[in-house]
Amino acid sequence: MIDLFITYLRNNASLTDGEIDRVVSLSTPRSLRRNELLLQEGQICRQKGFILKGLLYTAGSAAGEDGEHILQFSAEQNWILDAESYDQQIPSRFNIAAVEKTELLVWGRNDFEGLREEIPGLTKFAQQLISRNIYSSRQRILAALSGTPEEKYTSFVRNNPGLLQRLPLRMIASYLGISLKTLTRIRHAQIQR
Amino acid sequence: MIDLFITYLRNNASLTDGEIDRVVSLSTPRSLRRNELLLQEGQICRQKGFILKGLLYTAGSAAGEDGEHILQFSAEQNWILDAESYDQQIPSRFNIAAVEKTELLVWGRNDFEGLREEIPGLTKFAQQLISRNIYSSRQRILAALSGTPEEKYTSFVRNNPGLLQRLPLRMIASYLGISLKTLTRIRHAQIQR
DNA sequence: GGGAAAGTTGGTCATTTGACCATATTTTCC
DNA sequence: GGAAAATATGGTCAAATGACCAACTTTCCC
Repeated sequence: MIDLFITYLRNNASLTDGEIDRVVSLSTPRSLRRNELLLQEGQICRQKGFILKGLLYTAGSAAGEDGEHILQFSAEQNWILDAESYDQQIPSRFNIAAVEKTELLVWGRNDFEGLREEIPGLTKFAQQLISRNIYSSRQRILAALSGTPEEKYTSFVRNNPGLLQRLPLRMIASYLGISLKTLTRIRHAQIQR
Repeated sequence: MIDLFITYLRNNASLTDGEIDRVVSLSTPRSLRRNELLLQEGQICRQKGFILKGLLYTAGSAAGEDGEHILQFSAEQNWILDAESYDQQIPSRFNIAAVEKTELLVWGRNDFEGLREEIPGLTKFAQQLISRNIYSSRQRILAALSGTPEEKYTSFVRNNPGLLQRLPLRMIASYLGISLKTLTRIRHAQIQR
């Protein structure tokens, strides 16, 4: 299973095999059951994770709001953490939990930051990830602002192939910012065609 | 005017006066007229800016959409750039333009990256800014997903005191993802009370 | 100063959305 | 296996929203 991570690093980062070994050597496997929390609102994020298999979601609520919305889904071959809480070691405002049984590698913050000092290529790689992260956040904002619920849904399905089957519809509705009822209606209408 | 920047650095970054001088020495003043573009979609972002006075907005359109939406407003005492385009030197997907007459300091990318290598405290400071940026993006996503148009508007006014007077309503509507008509209605209803 | 453009408000109407409630179906877990 | 919970669909209705069009006001710029 850990090979998935090694392959990922080989393909995406510019690290030597020795450096990769070093990164792997400080990781700890962890597994989450369905609905199990990786990080709870109010806790401080003390570790960085990489998803080997499975699916997580990050959820939070707007200031003064009651309901939670899903901000992000993170599937295998992705890193997972609350950047704000991790970087500044302040309580997180978000929950991160497993949609389905999930296998992770995790690194304690000290270990990982040590690795970054030790391996410049890792810092550079992390930088790229942040840049992509910022970009996808912006796309997400645009998607939330633009279009009808139906357009949002079809665009979600198009951009996240395979995810539809793994998610309860209520989570998709939450992610899109529409009611479950509306989502049902949309799907019903699309089947007709 | 440049003192605004020096004061800002003194209060927010951990730099010596000498380092601050160094940063200032590589900056160039620039001024934008109302509606003038700082960065156009398709161009590569080659500089980093700091707003001394004025107000800018960043706008873009979702993939395959026709209309533009405003992603962000940036007022004085803030940095401005398209991080994705700047970091990777790829064409920007966004427009950045002035809402009103704006005074900036700008740094060419090479100059600024040179400063970052020269001054570790600057890199650390930049890192903090990114972390905050990620956080505010998430807040923005939540705000876009949660609540009625009226809640979005009142929360916008609350969180951005003073901005209301400086922005055309159609920009606020675009930022909130609602129609201008709806925004007018909300305002009308609130005056009644 | 004055003409043109930009910005704002208003009216009407068809459509969509969400709220609430009930019911059917699937999944979970003991 | 079977009860209980979670998930999905359906019906109805009132309310909110956006589209379209027109009028009015303010601002800009020559």
